[in-house]
Amino acid sequence: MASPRWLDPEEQAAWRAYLLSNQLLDEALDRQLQRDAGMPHAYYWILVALSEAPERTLRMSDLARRLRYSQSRLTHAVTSMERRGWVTRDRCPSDGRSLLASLTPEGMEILVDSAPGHVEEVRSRVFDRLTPEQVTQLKEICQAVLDGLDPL
Amino acid sequence: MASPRWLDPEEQAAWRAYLLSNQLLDEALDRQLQRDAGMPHAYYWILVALSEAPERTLRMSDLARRLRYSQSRLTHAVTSMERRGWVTRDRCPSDGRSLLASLTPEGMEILVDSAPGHVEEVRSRVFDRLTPEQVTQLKEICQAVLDGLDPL
DNA sequence: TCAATTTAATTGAACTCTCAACTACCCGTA
DNA sequence: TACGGGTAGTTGAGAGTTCAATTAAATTGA
Repeated sequence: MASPRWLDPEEQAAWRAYLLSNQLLDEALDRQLQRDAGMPHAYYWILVALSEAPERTLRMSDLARRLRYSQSRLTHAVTSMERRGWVTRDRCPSDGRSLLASLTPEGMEILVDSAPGHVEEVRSRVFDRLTPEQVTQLKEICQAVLDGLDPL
Repeated sequence: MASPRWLDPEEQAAWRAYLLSNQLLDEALDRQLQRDAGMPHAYYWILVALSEAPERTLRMSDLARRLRYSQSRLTHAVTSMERRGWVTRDRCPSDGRSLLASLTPEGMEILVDSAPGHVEEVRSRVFDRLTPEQVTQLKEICQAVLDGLDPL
């Protein structure tokens, strides 16, 4: 077994800063959404994805693919969102295996109501603290990581 | 209520790339550690923090502060790690409220065994895909975010 | 045609984390 | 001494996620 390629000091510093800022940022975002809209961050993006789809409707598996959520995770989440009246699930006419998840007016309303506060949180926590150059750098860094991580 | 300061297209792109790369990266790291060492990512950092402390021992509350974990989260995690024999908890002689968490030889061994594989995962997923300039940019971006997020 | 495979989705158990409630101990002060 | 406030830590319930197993429908190919 080859000797491990340890991180050099600069990489260490970057990695620890990354892990810590992520942890705190995720917690902050989750807390804000939980407090103001009673939902976890993952549900917010399900609402966003459905709101952007034609007819505000997507097959469960397409929704899972877009958000890169496991089917199981999505099923559990949508089950909970359906109980709240934000989403409905109906059999797909053209494929008996599929279910079509649709955003209800109530779900759309929740999204419209919560989006401004959530965006403000993201802005104040992240983008207000970065220069335009840093925003572009961040995008490029994340895309570079994604290239090795996201097989479509 | 003022009109929301929405994200511009470049910020949107950066934000979606960030969220996606994070999600996939976290999942990849958790899966790797779960598969190879049977522990979640959070436990790995508890082992690291203890291994770096004098006597490989820290008060629970100091450990929580360092890792920025809630006390409850830490208690639950350490309870599980204690059951596995990786950590012990003993009353602090100088303060009857405190508990001292110590890394056992078994815990140290798990860390030593799992670190190379984990670092290799981090390297291949992240640092192998970034230029040295990007590593520095990432560090600075995360520190800027941390400045607004991390009291202390 | 029909068995085998693949795809869509759900289910339930196990696990981690959050949040609120609680116990226990320390310390300052009257 | 004893009260009160603050600190350290645990507990248990509830919620979300993962993983493996399961059901059901579509597709493939001999």
